[in-house]
Amino acid sequence: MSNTLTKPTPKGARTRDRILDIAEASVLAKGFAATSIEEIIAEAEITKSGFFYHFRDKTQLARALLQRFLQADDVLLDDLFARARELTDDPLHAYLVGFRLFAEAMEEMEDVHPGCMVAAVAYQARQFDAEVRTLARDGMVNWRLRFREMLDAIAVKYPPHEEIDLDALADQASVLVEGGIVLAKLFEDQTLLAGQILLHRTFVKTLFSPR
Amino acid sequence: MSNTLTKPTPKGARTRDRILDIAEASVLAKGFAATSIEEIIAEAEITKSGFFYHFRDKTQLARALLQRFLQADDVLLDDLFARARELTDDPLHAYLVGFRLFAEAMEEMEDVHPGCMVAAVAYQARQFDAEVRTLARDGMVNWRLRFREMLDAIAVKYPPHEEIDLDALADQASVLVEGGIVLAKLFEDQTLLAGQILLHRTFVKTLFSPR
DNA sequence: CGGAAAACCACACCGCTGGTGCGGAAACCG
DNA sequence: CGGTTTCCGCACCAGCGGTGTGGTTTTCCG
Repeated sequence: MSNTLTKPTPKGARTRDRILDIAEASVLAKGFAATSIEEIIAEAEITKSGFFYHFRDKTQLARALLQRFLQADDVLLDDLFARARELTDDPLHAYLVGFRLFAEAMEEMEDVHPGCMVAAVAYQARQFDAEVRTLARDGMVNWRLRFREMLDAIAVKYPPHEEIDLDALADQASVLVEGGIVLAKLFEDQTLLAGQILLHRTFVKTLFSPR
Repeated sequence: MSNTLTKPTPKGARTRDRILDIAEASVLAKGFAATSIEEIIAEAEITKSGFFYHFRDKTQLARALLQRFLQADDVLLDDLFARARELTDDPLHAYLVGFRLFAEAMEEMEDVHPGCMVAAVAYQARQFDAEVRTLARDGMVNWRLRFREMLDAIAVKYPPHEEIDLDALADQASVLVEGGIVLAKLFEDQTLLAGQILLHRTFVKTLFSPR
């Protein structure tokens, strides 16, 4: 993952990323408060002053962590569903393909999913300021809108067999991911998250697919 | 909630419960590490010595918190599904009624759901010892078994219309609750969790209900 | 190549927190 | 009434998170 040969990134950004990598892993494993700066700088092999050069205080670290996480997730989903739409023009089919790709991506991760930063914020909300909490909320709103748009397009073409709240259904995707990660972490089960995603896929399929 | 008139419980157990109440709320809002003993005793209006009389150290507090939480959840679910089974002998119908009761119970909570202790452990796992982590895992295993048994009984009577992994479907209940709580906390939306539970209910209904 | 800016180090400092220890003193209960 | 339970008061400590100041090296760019 590290670019040892090519180094187009300025040096500062690289150590900054290293700090964020280490901090992210620690926050998702122990929580934000238990993530000590002392520990981060030890692992990153820098000094405390070096850390505070990149982040004014721990609050700024949290903000950067969340922003980076949200952006990476957006890129991932954009990519997956763009690939799905290349394969088909049908909204339902694209949705199903997209979630299959999503499940595969989750299953092919090297380790069990380390966790979602947004959930970490949700469960330690009072440790963060309003801006971080807003960022987390907006991130989830984006997910809802993303899936809601797809479902709207589907519902127009294929009327659902059951009366259904499309907002709730759109949220189900987020919910499954968040909850799936929780259980995957508890069980240390790599495949659980993918299974849950495929279950949502099956649900949408049976709901909209003509009989 | 407090029993001011009737006090069948010995005094010690009452303050112990008060400590646990305060600690639980704090852990679910700020995380375990950020929950300081100093803060707990201030809110409980006791001294540090009083706290350490009830709990040898912070680890024991975590253990007690989790045990109490798991037990309360078990009692709740036992009650809901016992009531459901009183109403009908049909396994599918009982399942659907049980989840409707569950959704109603979640919607009728005074505040938005404060959070699940198990998820808090999952997202701060490295802060806890092996015993606490095992407790959390076993709690989720119980949920899986509980729902799996019901689904088995349903599948025998009503063959599902789609090929489905019953373990994954059983886990979907836990996943929806955990993920639903995360989103409910983020959105401060009281109804979201109930909506997700009803969605699972609809899914099971369409899967098994004869056409 | 030179100088400015970026990136980082050394060190000193403070307050808070988890935790220990001991000597009590109420409150409860048989 | 006497013993147990349930706390309080207080003193103390080691460790860590977090901040600030000032200096040094490294990198970058014209």
